[in-house]
Amino acid sequence: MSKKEKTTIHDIAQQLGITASTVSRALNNHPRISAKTKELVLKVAKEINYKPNSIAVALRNGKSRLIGIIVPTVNRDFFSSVVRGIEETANKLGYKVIITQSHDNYEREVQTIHALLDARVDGIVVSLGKGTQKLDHFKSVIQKGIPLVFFDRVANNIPVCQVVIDDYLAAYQVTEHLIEQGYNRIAHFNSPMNINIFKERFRGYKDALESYGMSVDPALVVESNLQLEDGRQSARHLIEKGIPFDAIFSASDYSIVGALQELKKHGYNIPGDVGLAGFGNEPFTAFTDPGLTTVDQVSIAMGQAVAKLFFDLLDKEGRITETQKIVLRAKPVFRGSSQRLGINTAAISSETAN
Amino acid sequence: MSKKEKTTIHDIAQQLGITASTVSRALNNHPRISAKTKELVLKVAKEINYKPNSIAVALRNGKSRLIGIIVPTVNRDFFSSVVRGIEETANKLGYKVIITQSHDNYEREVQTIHALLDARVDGIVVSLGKGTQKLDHFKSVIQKGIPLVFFDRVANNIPVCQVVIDDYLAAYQVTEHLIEQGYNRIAHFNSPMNINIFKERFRGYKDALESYGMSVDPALVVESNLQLEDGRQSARHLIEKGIPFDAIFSASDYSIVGALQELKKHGYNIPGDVGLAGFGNEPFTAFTDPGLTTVDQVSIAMGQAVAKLFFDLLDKEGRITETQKIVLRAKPVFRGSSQRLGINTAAISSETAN
DNA sequence: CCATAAAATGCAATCGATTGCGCACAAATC
DNA sequence: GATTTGTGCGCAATCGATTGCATTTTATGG
Repeated sequence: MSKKEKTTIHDIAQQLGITASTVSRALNNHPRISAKTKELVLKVAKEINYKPNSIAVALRNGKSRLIGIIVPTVNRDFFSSVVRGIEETANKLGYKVIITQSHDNYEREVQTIHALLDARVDGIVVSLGKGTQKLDHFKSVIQKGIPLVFFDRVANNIPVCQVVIDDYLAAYQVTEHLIEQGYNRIAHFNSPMNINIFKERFRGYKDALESYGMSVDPALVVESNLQLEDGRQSARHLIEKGIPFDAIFSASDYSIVGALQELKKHGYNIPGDVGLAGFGNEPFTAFTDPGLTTVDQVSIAMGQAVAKLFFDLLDKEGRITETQKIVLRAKPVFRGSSQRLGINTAAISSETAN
Repeated sequence: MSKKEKTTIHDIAQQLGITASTVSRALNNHPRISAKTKELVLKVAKEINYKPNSIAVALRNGKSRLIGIIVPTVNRDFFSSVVRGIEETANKLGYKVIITQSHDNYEREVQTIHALLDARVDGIVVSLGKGTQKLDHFKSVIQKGIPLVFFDRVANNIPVCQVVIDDYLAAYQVTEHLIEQGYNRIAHFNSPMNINIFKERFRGYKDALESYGMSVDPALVVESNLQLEDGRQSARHLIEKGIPFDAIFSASDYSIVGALQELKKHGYNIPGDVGLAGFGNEPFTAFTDPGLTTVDQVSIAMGQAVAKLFFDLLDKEGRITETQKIVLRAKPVFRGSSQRLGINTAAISSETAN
């Protein structure tokens, strides 16, 4: 089968008895082509269903209109939502989005960068893998003058544009909210990873406490990988060690839901005995009982911001002299797990269905 | 700066005083090139950090090593998981994955198909949008001999390879499970949409009932768009109309969680008074209270199956004479919402964290 | 009616890699 | 020593579109 009915500008040219050059110019609305010819070309093009070969255009122009995205994994609500935002914007501008996953693996991240470079993408958008310390692979991207944007998990020791949320502020607000609800032994679940977002969330927690005359009790700061099971364990740890606490602010929704399960199992009343707050506004946080207070990372807006910043860079064609940093305001979402006073009622629901 | 340090085979050729043809052949391990020359070429290639320009290769060979995916939306766990599976397999084989979203919009789906065709992808993977009835846009893909694979939301009136789960069997099993738990007024939430998956799920429900000597009571079949709010409304509908029911099997997790919330609000005991089961194994179903019985759509396996099938097709180079249909076994996940007898304990937990 | 500017189009190179064909030289065969 | 077979590599076309630089055609003016 496969009727190679590839129609090219030469087909159009032949049918009109003109040259491919003229056809090309006509299609690109070149001023030096007569209106009559343009009309004819357009007409024939439509007739034979001509579609420009983007590969040929890419080769000739040195621009593929492809943009590469690297995320740790695509099947995580936050990342896929950002990807969604980027894709929608890119799509409008005639760009295609190639997605790849690093799986939080440094080697794979490096490989992927090169694979994208080989594919001649016009630019790259990245959220760093957890294991990434060295950044040489990005330096080579920058040297080549290829637009590069980091989001969420970024590195600061490299001059690159980035989009993040205000993790500090959000953490501060949530902690403050817990304090206002009368909790005063607020534990914090965090990651030992040397990643900006976790450091900022801790800082927000710390500053909020101090603003209210409290201070961080090291015994209340529990480090783990912040997965679901880690949350269970961390909660158990606090209980078993007999460390008094009446609230937990976790840097991740996964570990806070683990804690919720564990605490309920031990007969704690949420939010009566213990208030809980997570981070991320993962869809499931709306459906636990009680609903989990958390922070919405405005993922789709982030995707749009990333795309906007990215295309701004693209316009500058490598003449990048400054590195922009866009900080989006994250939205605290207060749900039942932290509200024992009945104040501050705000609701956010998540949708979409099968 | 953008130092146009594009190294090409010509650079290698020049440095060795040979031709680009020879370099090309050497790099491709052509038998007619001497071992010595190959060595030299490889050496110089490494030295000047030569990377083949995949755009040029694509133009010359007529193969882009790009594969296009169209899903309704990428930020849905099921779809992003399938994408994940596809990307991983594609990546191993040196293919890149372009993702696009139809947003369940027919026009957009058509546009996207053309956009992908314009981008010269080597093949396309699709899960149909809800609004799609006409399939002409796919026929043109098939005519061009471009590999096409449908997954999950498929159409049967077109000869195309597809990967689906056994919706019928899974629905049958879940319904049977509810019956075994002693429920005998089992409602069904479904979609009026003319989509294969919903028809199959209904059929499984119906046949299970009949196998146990019951029959479908039209009053218990509630149609809606199956979103969260629809689930609430449907539950309210049953309650307010005074239609007796003691279980609900929903074709979507979103509407069953809505029903769960509504029922709890009305004081029903789950699973004591009413048993609940959904479909999809969305991450949140593990975290509701009680956990929701549902069906795991084995999304990552589906992605891998899609990729495998896809690359099989690719090998056949358009000489596609048969259309394969791969049916994966979905996995019922029995959780608290449907287990009042304490039997049949199976657990599945979901992971990943920020 | 011719010169000349202006408008419209053609020629040919280019982007980077691949490949059929052919040429030169070496080894093998008779 | 002449012919055949083979080896190693170069030439040039090709993929499809773009573009600087002619060249042709048309319009304008004298």
